[in-house]
Amino acid sequence: MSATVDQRLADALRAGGHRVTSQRLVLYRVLEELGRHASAEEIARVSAERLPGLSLPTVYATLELFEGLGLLQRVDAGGPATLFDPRTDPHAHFACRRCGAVTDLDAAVDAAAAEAAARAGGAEPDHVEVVLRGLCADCRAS
Amino acid sequence: MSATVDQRLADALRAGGHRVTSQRLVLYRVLEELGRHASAEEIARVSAERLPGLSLPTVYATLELFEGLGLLQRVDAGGPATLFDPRTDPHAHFACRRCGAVTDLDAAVDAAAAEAAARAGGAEPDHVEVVLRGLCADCRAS
DNA sequence: GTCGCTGCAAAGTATTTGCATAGCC
DNA sequence: GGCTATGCAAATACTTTGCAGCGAC
Repeated sequence: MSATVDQRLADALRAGGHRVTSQRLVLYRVLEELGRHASAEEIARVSAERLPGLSLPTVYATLELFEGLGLLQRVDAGGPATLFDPRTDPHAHFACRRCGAVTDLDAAVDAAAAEAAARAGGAEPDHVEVVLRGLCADCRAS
Repeated sequence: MSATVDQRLADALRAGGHRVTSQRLVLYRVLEELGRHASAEEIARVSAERLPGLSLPTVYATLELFEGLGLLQRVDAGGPATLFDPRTDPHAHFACRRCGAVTDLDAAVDAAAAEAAARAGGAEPDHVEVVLRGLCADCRAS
């Protein structure tokens, strides 16, 4: 269980020529256990409970590293803070204009035309981010 | 030409019970003339050439107002600054991971499944934002 | 004349950077 | 032991807020 999670991270790090540190192991475990998008500050807070002294700059550096290794996806849902999502399968997000809550949407979005348009322009897209905006159920009720 | 642009804004403002001010007229004209997404700071800089003294807080407040009136769309492409896009027709964006450049993609994206998923959860989406990430043509070359 | 809008100044927050130290390999 | 990663501190950048005066209606 945890051993396999650690192993997966260690393999990914070594494959990229990076070192395996306790900070990275803890951060990766926290991401896996959260199972959902979270802000850097939230991830740092939870992780610091297990590894006191863990600093925010390290969290940012590590999350950026993980993103480069394809272990997580950055989600810019419009709120003040960038979110980091351990789900790497294609899925959309819904962000509430009022309360800012961000939820997963388990639905695929066909962005083939957009990808083709990007490639036609000489670019090489590697990820599609889809964010729907509007009012969430709670905010509609109130 | 400009008269019609001004008229369109005045109508939209009055319809919402808002006042028509020179700041709002200038900002709206600048957005229309730019015809593409721009950061608040860029919009402020161009606008201040025509209306010296225009302040950044006013720019932010006005852009937020315009967004509420449906005159522009906010684009969170992942860069440090939020972008504001006068194009309100559905279109996707491409953001370069390396240089941060954001370009328009004239391609429709079918988000019907995601919208249905959001509605199934009780939410009411009113806008879909699609951002592709990867390397732009220039950054691939270098 | 009223009330909303603007400008100024300042604060708040998210994120990045520089550098010395610690620890993985 | 070399070289990377971390922690600390500070800096930077974007955006928001409070308040007093101006101006649209």
